[in-house]
Amino acid sequence: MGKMPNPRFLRDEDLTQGIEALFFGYRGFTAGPDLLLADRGLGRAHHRALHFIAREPGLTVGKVLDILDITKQSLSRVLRELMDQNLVEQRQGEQDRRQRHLWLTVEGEALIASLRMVQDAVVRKAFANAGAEAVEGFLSVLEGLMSPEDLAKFSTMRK
Amino acid sequence: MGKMPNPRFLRDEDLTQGIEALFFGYRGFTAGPDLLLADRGLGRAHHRALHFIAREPGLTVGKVLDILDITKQSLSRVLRELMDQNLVEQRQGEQDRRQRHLWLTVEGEALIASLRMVQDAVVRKAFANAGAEAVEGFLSVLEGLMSPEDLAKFSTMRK
DNA sequence: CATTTATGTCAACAATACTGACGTATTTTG
DNA sequence: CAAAATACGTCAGTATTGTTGACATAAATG
Repeated sequence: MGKMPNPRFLRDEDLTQGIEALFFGYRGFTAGPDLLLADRGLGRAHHRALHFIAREPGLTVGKVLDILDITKQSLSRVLRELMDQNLVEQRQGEQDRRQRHLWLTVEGEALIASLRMVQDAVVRKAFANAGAEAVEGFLSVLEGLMSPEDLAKFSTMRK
Repeated sequence: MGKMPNPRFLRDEDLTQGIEALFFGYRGFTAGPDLLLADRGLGRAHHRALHFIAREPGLTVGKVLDILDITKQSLSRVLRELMDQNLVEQRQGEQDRRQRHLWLTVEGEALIASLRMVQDAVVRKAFANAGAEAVEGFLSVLEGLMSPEDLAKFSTMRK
């Protein structure tokens, strides 16, 4: 606490360290869920779709496309596989019947819950060890890394 | 400065926020280099190999395999492409002549320099806006996310 | 001399993305 | 109301990055 300001900030080594920390850290962050998903023949793309549908049930296909920023052909495959496995279901929009709203099934809820359990354990441990103030720093640096579009998505998502 | 400790730390929303921050942040972190690499028909895998060879010239193939944690078949393809493009060269080990030591060519140095320029700009901006203390937090959370093996690699890399 | 180590390569396969083209239902607009 | 735009789906082809398994070679080691 009360650390002195770094006399030489933003040196090349600092940036290198940040770059490598992200590489190794991101790998640790995805390793657990990847194992669980592999059991069901699913991958990280399915995880991402499940995550955002779980987070905002009733999301339309178009909104998921906007968040994930992939092509509709890619998402289509992912959603079809999730629906084939009875993890996600579609409902036609009531106001706009062209839209497909996405919901998790009971099975889908169960899968995302177990994925969250694994991932949360890693994140919670990292957060707890680093402390609340470090977490603030972690978030503010990541926000600075985001594109303006993604920052807007990230921000509006937490209302 | 002097922020009060968060009254409710490690709530589900905090973890969700951390998970999404990593997703969007990592995307912003890789977007710039990806564009540059695509011009030469290269991808993120090539970037990672170039990065670690640049960082520790003369690295053996085995060490790169250990760092990247991919199969030798995957790395082999990546290295062959880098050598075909005259970005990397191999030299037989002097002590142990089975080993291949990897070095960047002048062209390879030039490419990694321009990749670094793009990526550093993003990271530097994020670091500068967030401040030195936030960067400390960022790093300590990421360290907590790493597997013990990766944390060891990360730590020994900065001597 | 037998074994292990460091590396390379061939072949087959899988996950995740891409582009381009086309089709359909529905809604909006001039 | 007819034309255009929107939301979504699908077919076909391709690229990147990873995987496993099998086999080969040269060099170091016990």
